[in-house]
Amino acid sequence: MGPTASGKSSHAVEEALKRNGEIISVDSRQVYRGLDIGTEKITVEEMRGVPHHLIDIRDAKESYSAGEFVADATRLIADIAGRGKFPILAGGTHFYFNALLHGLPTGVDANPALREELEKLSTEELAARVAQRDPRRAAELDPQNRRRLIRALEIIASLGHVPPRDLLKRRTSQHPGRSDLPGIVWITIDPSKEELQTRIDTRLASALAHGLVDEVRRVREAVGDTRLNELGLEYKIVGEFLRNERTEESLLPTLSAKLWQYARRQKAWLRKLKKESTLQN
RNA sequence: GCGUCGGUGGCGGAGUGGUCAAUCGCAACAGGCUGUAAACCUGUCGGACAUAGUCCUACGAAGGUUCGAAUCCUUCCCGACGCA
Repeated sequence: MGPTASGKSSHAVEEALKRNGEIISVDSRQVYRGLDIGTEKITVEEMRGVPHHLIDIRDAKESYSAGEFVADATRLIADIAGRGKFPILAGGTHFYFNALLHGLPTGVDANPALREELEKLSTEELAARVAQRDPRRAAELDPQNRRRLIRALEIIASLGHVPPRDLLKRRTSQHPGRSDLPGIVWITIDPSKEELQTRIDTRLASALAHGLVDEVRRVREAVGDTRLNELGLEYKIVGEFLRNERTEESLLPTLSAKLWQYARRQKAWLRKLKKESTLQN
C-alpha cells in the first residue's frame, strides 16, 4: 500500500513474479471500465503475465463499495490460495484495506430508495434523527457529514442501531481472510513529499499527453456530470474544463494540487494503519 | 497629455468612516469518517507570546481631515480601458 504515483503497481508485479502470486487490486476507481488514463490503470504489458483481479469489473455508471470489495477480496484470497498461488493485495484505497482488516459492521447493503428519501432532509434533521435513535453512534459522527449520517440511518433502519466497533471486530474475526492471519507480509511505499510531488507532476504531464481530456470527455458522455464529479480528481477537474468552468491552462496546476491533497490523505491513512495495527514496514 | 475605473492577506475577490486582522473561494497545513472513500466532512490559516486573550505590523506610497480611515481629501507610483 502507498499513496498515488508511488509505484505500487509495478512493485506488486515484481513481488508476484517472485512469489508466484496473483494481484488483487485495492482501488476504488480502477474497478470501472473506461477509467484508464485518469486512474493510471496498469496495462496488459505492464502486468507481465501476472493475473490481476478487481480491475474493470464495473461499468462507470454502476457503483462499487467497500462492502462489495470485502466480499470480493475475501473470496479471491481463498480462491487464489486454493490454487496454490500467493495472493497480493495492491492499491491506494486504504479504506478498503482497513475494511478488509477490521471488517465492516454488518450485511447492510446500500438502500437506494431510503437514501433518496433521506437525501431530502436537512443536515440538521439527519443529525437529530441519528442522535435520537442511536446516541452512541451520533457522538462519533460529524453532524455536518450528510453522507455518514445517511449511512448510519440506513444501518439503524435495518438493525436498530449501528454496532459498536469492538463488537464488530469480534464478529469479523470469525471470518476467513481477516487481519491477523499469520504469514501476511506488509509492504508500504511512502516516498518523501518532494519525490512524490515530482512523480505526480510527471504522471500528469504524461496523462495529458496521452489523451486524458478525451478520456474524460468519453466518460462524461457515458455517465453524465453528476457521476463524473463522484469519480473525483481528474474526472471532476477535467469535467469542469469540458463545461467551460475553468481554463485549459489551469488544468495542470489544479490537478497537481488536487493529487497532492489526495496523496496527503493517503499518507495520513498509512500513519493511522501503522499505528492501529501491527503493520510493520 | 487628458479622462474613467482600479491597486486589499500566497492567489482570486468582498468590504467603501467605527462592530476589520478584514465575508467568501482557491492554495497551504492538520485531522475525521463502520458499504459513494479519488467520495464525504471538520479545524487552522498576517506576526509574536499564545486556550480565552494581549500586543505588534497591515488594505500601492507619502501626507492630511477626523475622537476614529482599508473606507474621505491631496500628491505621487503602477495597471486596464477610452480620448488624443
